[in-house]
Amino acid sequence: MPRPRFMKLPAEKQAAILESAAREFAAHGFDGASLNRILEQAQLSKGAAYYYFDDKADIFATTVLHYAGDLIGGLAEMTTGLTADNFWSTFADQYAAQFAFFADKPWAFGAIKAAGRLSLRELEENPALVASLGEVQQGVVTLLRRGQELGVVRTDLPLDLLAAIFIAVDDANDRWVLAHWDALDIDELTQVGRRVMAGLSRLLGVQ
Amino acid sequence: MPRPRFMKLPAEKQAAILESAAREFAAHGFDGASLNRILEQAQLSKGAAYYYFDDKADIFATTVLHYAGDLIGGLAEMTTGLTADNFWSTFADQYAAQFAFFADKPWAFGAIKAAGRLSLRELEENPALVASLGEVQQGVVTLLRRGQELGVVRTDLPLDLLAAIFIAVDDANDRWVLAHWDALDIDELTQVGRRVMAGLSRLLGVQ
DNA sequence: AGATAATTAGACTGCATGGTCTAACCGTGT
DNA sequence: ACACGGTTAGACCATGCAGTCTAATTATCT
Repeated sequence: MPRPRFMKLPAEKQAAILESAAREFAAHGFDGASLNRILEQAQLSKGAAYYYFDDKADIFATTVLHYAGDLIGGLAEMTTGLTADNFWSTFADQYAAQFAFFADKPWAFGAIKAAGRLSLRELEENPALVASLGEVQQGVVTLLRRGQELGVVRTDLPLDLLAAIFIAVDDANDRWVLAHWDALDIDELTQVGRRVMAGLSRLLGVQ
Repeated sequence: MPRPRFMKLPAEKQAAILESAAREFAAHGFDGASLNRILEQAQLSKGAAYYYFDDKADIFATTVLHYAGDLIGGLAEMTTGLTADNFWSTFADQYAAQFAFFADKPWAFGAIKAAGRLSLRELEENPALVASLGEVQQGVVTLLRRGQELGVVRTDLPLDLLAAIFIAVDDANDRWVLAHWDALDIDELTQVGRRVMAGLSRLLGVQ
């Protein structure tokens, strides 16, 4: 959690800091990211940075939570209205909505992904990150369990394995999308995303 | 490529160096791996290390190629006898064989995976890695292309994305199986692996 | 205006990194 | 005995890192 002072900064200053941080974390992950590069890019002195944040992990958590806020809200809202009929299509819709939401700031997307890619060692060394970011992976498990209750997600494989596979495919797709972000337009990317989601439903679904 | 001198070292010394390197690269990736830790673990002085290798990238490439050797051989051999009928079943068989091969040295497996996880920036900064590790990353692609020629792999998604998805699911499954190695017997694990492979064929195969 | 608190800049610390370099070591051939 | 090439150890270098500290600056209040 950043110091309350940070929240009282002018909005554009906050945005500049968080954007610089997101770009750096998206490009290099948490460990590989350079605090100095972030500060240089944001035109923020080191003294000021440590006046607003506890440490590097605090900057990371603040950045990720800032951009992930709307995403998490969408997932929670989605879970309530699920039925056996609309389960996979709602899934695909939500996925497409993500693309649209992050179309103009892929680096924000990359920063969120960097949080999911944190190694166990990094999490152990920074318990604050667990507290702030730990909810994401649990969300997929509850979602798939709901699918099992509705009878549309297979039950002949362990739930945690299904979740791991889902996250892995999602991650692979996202990486591919980010790598081709500039070369393809949003419609093509959305279509690819829908096809992958449809394929994923054949892997994770019953029959 | 390591200096020819390295190949003339006693086999157990070579093995010690490569195992230390593989453990470090598996745990931290290429960028995050510490050369000093590898040398400490392998009881190798820095002078000796740079007498045998050009640089860190050389150690990495040598390590990965060493352990990937049999894997690549198996893949290449497998590709020749493929038909439309036996494509996916051969796949599942090969998977089981691979897993048995690496069951006792997961860190070797992790090192190979680290090569597949190299970022574009890392590859740009170390052209030697591209030359050395290209075939490792290309193996799955050629396999899937063969499947497309046989008409059993879908062609409505880009080949590199299909390869990325395959590797991701394979990776997730490997992690899960390794994590439950002690709790479950070999038959259950094999059955899980076959079910995942079957699901994967529904994702990657023509509908 | 003057005192006090909030804020900033950036030099500095301690440490780790990949890579270089030199001096010594050792086995072998003469 | 000596020299020479292959081999080794580890001190050393420049660089970058996260994080600390102090002195100066700016805003706020009386």
